Amino acid sequence: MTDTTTRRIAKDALYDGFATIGRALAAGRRAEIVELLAQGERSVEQVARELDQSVANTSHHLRTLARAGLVGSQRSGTHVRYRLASDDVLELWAAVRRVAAAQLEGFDELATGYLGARDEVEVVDRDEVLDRLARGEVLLVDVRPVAEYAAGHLPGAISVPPDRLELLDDLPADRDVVAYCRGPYCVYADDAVRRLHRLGRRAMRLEDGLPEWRRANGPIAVGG
Amino acid sequence: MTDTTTRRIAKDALYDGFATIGRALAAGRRAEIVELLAQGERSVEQVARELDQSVANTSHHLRTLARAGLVGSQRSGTHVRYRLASDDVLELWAAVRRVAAAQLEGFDELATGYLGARDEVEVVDRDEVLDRLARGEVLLVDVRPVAEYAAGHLPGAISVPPDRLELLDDLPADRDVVAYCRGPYCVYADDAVRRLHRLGRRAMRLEDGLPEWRRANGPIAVGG
DNA sequence: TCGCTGTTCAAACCGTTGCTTGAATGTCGA
DNA sequence: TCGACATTCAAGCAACGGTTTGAACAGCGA
Repeated sequence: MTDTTTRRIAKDALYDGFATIGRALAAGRRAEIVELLAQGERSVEQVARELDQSVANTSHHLRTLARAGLVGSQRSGTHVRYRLASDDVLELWAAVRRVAAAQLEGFDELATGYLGARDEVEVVDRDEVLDRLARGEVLLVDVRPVAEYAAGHLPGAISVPPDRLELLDDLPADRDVVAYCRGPYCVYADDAVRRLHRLGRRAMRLEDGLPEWRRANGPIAVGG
Repeated sequence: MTDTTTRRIAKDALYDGFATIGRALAAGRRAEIVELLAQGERSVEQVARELDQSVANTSHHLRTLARAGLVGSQRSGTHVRYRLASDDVLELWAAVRRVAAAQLEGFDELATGYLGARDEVEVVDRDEVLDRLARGEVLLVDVRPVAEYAAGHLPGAISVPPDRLELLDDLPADRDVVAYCRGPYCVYADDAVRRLHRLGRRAMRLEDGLPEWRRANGPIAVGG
């Protein structure tokens, strides 16, 4: 065998290695898992419930992700807690989302199908929110399950869990509302903003979710 | 059908969309194509030759990448020139490499298999090279095919194509040598550094390749 | 128009993978 | 030690995807 063919084989093997990272993200259910674990660690059963998948299948997917090095796990008593392996994975996932949003044919239809028409939902970015918060112009609303709120939220944010959106109706009416949730493709904040609009209030969503906020070293408050 | 199931379906569809980006990178040959196109545009035939693949198969892969929005194409006479769709794709690819290098089990063996033992090859980063260049301490060597050198290279770099490494033997001996090529997983620079070592010279490789350098807004010279 | 070249298409083969089902493993509390 | 519960394993099916082969389809130059 010539030297160039052995190099060829080694090169193919190396790039097959890179490809296992791609393959790990090549299934929709696994993509959902990554997005979910970006929120914090979960047990297999928690993941399965949130994805509407069988526990066996979920475990299988988690193993695939673990083999590719994207997630790690840790036994804690009878449960096994899974989490993203590192912040690199978070950035990889953000890069995937960015490319999909910018380049993927038909992506807008998919996003609208899940999130609803988004042109009616005003978006504000990190800096603007910090700015207007400091001036006391806005009310921050965290639209995620209480457990996630407790694990960390934006300072001053009020918890309005997605299954209790009626709490929005009693919010003090003196300020505009900025809602945020898990990330740019999380429905909760959109639902909240639309409900507030129907009440005749001014409301918008934060561009980022909590993981992006944390990743950008935004201030975080913990607890109840 | 209940409202939550329609949402479930729409969510799955959205994440299947994200997954098509992952699927595009889920084959080793396509990963090689992305890395190659990061160097600049190529025709199908050029890509096929560099990958040692049939033209038909290469065309097939390029179509897959195009469907996912990662590459674009443009007819120019009898050729079709393919290129990466945007800088987002470059960053996505960089994120994949980073995760693989940091997290993927067995990656080091794969890398060593292709590139050889790397602990003997000293690495310098962008800032240090700029620094030492400014002080006239180093000789820069561009170890890529002449066409790529002509399309853009680091200012002051001498072209030493990978198939003419013997040119290294006549380099002025008054300075250390820094070699670079296509990227962190490109063999050319390593080959050059090893050859210089055998000549008893001090040599190292630049951490980045030209695409990363350009992406970081490093200075570029054209022609020559 | 014809032939040449670069590119794409279509079909077929075969290995891989996502999901389901049912059983096995492992850990904790009684 | 036993039973309950969370997780993993194994087998099987249907669908998908990478590669090969051979043919079809442009543009271009004569």
